[in-house]
Amino acid sequence: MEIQKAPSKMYLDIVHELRDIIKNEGIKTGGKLPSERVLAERLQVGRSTVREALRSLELLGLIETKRGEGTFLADFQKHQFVEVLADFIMQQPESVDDVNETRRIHEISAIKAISRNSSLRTLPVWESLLAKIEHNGEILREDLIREMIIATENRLSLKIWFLLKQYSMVRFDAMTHGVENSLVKDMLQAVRSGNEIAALAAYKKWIDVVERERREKSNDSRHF
Amino acid sequence: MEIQKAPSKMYLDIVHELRDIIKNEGIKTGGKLPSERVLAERLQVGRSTVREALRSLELLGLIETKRGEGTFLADFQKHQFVEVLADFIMQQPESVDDVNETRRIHEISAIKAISRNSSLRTLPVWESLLAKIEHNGEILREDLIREMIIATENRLSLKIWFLLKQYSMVRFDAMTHGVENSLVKDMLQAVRSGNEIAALAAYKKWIDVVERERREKSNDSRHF
DNA sequence: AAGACAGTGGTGGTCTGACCACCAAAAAAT
DNA sequence: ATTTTTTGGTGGTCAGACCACCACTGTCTT
Repeated sequence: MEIQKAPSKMYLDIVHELRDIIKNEGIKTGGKLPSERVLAERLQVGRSTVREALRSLELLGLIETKRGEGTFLADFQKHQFVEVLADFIMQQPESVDDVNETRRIHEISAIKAISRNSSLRTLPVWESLLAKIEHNGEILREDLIREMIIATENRLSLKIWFLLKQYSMVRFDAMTHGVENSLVKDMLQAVRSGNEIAALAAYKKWIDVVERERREKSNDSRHF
Repeated sequence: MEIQKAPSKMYLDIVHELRDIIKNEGIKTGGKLPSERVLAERLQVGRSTVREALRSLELLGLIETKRGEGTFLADFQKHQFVEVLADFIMQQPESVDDVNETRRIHEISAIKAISRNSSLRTLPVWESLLAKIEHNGEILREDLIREMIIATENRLSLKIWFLLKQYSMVRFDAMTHGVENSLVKDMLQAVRSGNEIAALAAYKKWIDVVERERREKSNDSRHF
């Protein structure tokens, strides 16, 4: 028997002990953690307590569990916690504008970063994107933006942007349409030549077009 | 009996259902959630499953539990997860740069938004901040930035920034120090007069100072 | 009547043991 | 050698029990 007392948040202690275990055993990213039953035995607590700690860490994106296999140290770059936060934060409908605005913050930042950095703006990916426009005639808005944020190599920013984008898509299923070639080309060219001002101007025009379309669409079929 | 199947991450579904409950019942900050046993009955799952979801949300700082009383919607302050994250991420130092970079994206965006908007840059709060600098002689970096992001009225950006800020604070406990008056004043004045370029320049100088201090600090006491 | 006290019901915290679904590797059958 | 079956281990879930704690209530003392 011997039910453990709970002076304060036992599962939090487990979290810390897990950190120590990971550290001492030298478990690397993708490595396997001891099983829940082993941990319970080793830390002298019930399996459910161990699980509460593990689930918390999983929601934070620090570990990954696979049924039938085990628990693994996750690639920290996943930042899964952002999703849950977003879920809770976005309960208020008035925050839709905030979502779009925040998404643009990240988009603009990427455009600026690339325009200013000569090694970024000469990346071959821009050439191939331009070529694709010439061939197919159109390109998806988010594909282009995504490539840009990827180029900045800020994976957290990319993650946040991706989530905000998804949320926008659910709210109003626009955004997946193609865009005017001229605007895209203007922007890409400006970015490539390091003309930050022109790139941002083209971006703003682009946004305006999207916004106008969205408004018209929501007028056509207003569900509210 | 009738043990539930687990197509995928049952406790994650609970997290979502909890969000709906909070939404539909109109539970406000500090409000009380249904008890674990009631939730289990209502959602037709075991109590332990409910608890796994609750513990996850607690680590994220979204709810607060008091033994003998109940579970409450937290007033977003605790955010215990930040320390846990920092603890774990020490081993993957490259993601720290992403966090700092992303935080700056939001800070710069706020500075620009305020500089460009005449009704924002003439807010009385800037006057009182300047006055406070004259009196006390110093001001906390994050207080100023926070006021700026608040002024933009983008609550999502504020939320994200707040989280990233805490994250940085745990990682290297600098950042809470006061800053040079001249730089702060330069920036505030530039913002007030709508001089975006100057404001950003002052901001950049500021960042450089902080960065240099941080580097020196980590050189003084290198634990590695 | 006012305050101190013990009881009571509800809540979170934990443990146990059981069963299910799943997976990978070993063992058996072909 | 290849395919199939078995088996052991793993996470996922459940039910019921007990503990520690807290707010409330009704009683008892003064």
